[in-house]
Amino acid sequence: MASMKKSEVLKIVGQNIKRIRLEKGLTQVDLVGRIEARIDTTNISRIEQGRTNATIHTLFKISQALEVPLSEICDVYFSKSV
Amino acid sequence: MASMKKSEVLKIVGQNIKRIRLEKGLTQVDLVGRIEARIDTTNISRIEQGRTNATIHTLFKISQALEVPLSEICDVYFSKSV
DNA sequence: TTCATACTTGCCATATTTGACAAATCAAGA
DNA sequence: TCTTGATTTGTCAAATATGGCAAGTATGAA
Repeated sequence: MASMKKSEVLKIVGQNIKRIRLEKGLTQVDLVGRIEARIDTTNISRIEQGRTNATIHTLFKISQALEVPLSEICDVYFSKSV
Repeated sequence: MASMKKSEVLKIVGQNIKRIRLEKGLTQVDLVGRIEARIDTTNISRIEQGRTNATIHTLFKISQALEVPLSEICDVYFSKSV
């Protein structure tokens, strides 16, 4: 399989975040409120939509706010490239 | 528990990458050779050392080269903050 | 319609990642 | 020692993530 496009990966990660956030009944504002270091809903929105190629540290902060392992957010379909 | 410091997260992710790469018997040069889109050993080195806060797409490319799920690279110790 | 809440989008400034190359360092052999 | 391969480090330019704020959009309730 051809390697997944960048936009696809970002989209899946964003969907993961949004899904978990909604499962927990949180708004974007709630979420950023749980994060010690500042994060703006602007960024959450862009990340959830897959418009931004977030850094691992940002995703980690989000995972902490959602109280899930970082790896859960990073659960992207995988196939051996070649 | 206080939230994990940024540098710690990056270090753990970097160690994960390095460990998996070595388990597969690959050099950094081998690794970048497996990636379609260019990546330099410069970046691999800095990411493995936790000196760089890599983006999720870069980590995804690395995960593909290592033939492991992205989530395995992102396996960072988790604890409920607060 | 009006209002409130939630989310998205546009823009800006700053910081940092990334790709690239060269040079330096390190380790293991011959 | 010398050489080779592997990794690290420095520097640079270009691209982009981030934080911040304001304005726009969407939805639903009153």
